[in-house]
Amino acid sequence: MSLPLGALSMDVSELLSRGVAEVIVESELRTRLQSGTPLRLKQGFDPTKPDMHIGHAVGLRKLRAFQELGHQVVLIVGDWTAQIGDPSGRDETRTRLSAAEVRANAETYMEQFFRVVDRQRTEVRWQSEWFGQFTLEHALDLAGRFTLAQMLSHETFRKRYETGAPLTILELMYPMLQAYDSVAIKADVEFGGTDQKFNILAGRELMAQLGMTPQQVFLVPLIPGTDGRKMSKTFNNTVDIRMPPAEMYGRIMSMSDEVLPLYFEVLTDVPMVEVHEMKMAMAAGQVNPRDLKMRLAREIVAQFHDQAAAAAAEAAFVRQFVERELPEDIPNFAIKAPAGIVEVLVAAGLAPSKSEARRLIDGGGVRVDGERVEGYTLTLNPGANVVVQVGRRKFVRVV
RNA sequence: GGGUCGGUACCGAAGUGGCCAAACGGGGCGGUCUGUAAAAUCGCUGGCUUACGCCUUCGCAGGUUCGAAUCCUGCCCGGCCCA
Repeated sequence: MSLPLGALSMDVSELLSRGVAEVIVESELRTRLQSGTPLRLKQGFDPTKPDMHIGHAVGLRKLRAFQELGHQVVLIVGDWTAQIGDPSGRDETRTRLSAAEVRANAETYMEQFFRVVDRQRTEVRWQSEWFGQFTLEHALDLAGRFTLAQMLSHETFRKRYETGAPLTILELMYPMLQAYDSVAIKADVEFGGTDQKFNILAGRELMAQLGMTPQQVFLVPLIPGTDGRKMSKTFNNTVDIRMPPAEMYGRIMSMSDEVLPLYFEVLTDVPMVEVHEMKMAMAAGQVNPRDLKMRLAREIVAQFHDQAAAAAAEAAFVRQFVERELPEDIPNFAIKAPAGIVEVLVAAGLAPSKSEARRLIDGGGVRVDGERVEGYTLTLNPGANVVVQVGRRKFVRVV
């Protein structure tokens, strides 16, 4: 019994196109996939900032898909490159980390990584296995294989150089080390976000120089955050893999309508035909984007938690934001003596300072049992059992 | 090593002796609206004070002055040019 050829090639097509930014060289990778030999898929990470968001999951889902076709993931812990910090897309030099921090971060990272990727089909390698043995001679040899012009063809480096921002030689070493990793583990394909193109290509370059078959480059798109800008911790527009279900659900609901179809494409298995239908329906105003967003939120929460958690998160969302009722879990805040509303807001963590608390009251953002608070004179008594609310999302029950 | 330019609040960026808690933009937060924690729109955005007001902040440390983010000296950090 043989597989229908049509179905198989469809699979590969989708594998190489859906949620993919660029494959270099696509025809070669296609051939190697069809050869039936298991490929070594390199994915590196620097244990610097271990919090992963769903943007990272786009690539992890791809790794998983390859694994399901029988390929082997090689996860590289960049314990050396972490000391430099990836300069890609960076305007400034990063601060360096201690060995202990690196170890702890690596743990945290892997805990998240293996929520998507199959641990059984993953080989974990630390850079120190090879860089720990490196001598100055090796380092000089490596440095001698790349030119300054090559490095400055990288937009990040060039921009920093041209605008006069600081740029250290150490940072120029980063792509070289990453390239050498590919040599060390004999990578067939290296995965990364589009911001990794330069670094991964450096690996191709180096492998070719050393007479090896150059690795294929598999780039996944960097997805926009909930506000449409680049997803990044600094913009606070991420949906983190470790977020509890309700928060994850809420963050997805808060995203801009325009990014919906893309999220469906890269983060769910909803058939592409359906995704296109959604796009059309939205453009034609035939569907409330909110409903699509709810479906997306359910799909994603279920992926990182489970169906039940997703359903519960949805129910809580509907209750709080659609029906505008109080959320179910309102933390209690006990006071021992009568206290003014301003003090309570600060003590309960609803406002960072008394000045801010007063501003919130002035702006009409503070409610006690649903009644808007006017002025700063309101006093709450112990055992009052009232709900103090700031904005639509922060609640505390004062007891 | 020499010359020169620069370091301002969460970020970017004005301000170059008093009118500066410091323009403007972004972000954040809040209000309104809304079928969404979308969009739109309005407001707020150092701390303490019911309030008058007071206190701390413009790389760091001193100094000049009635008064300094603004002037002077030293130091630290970065860019560029020259070597």
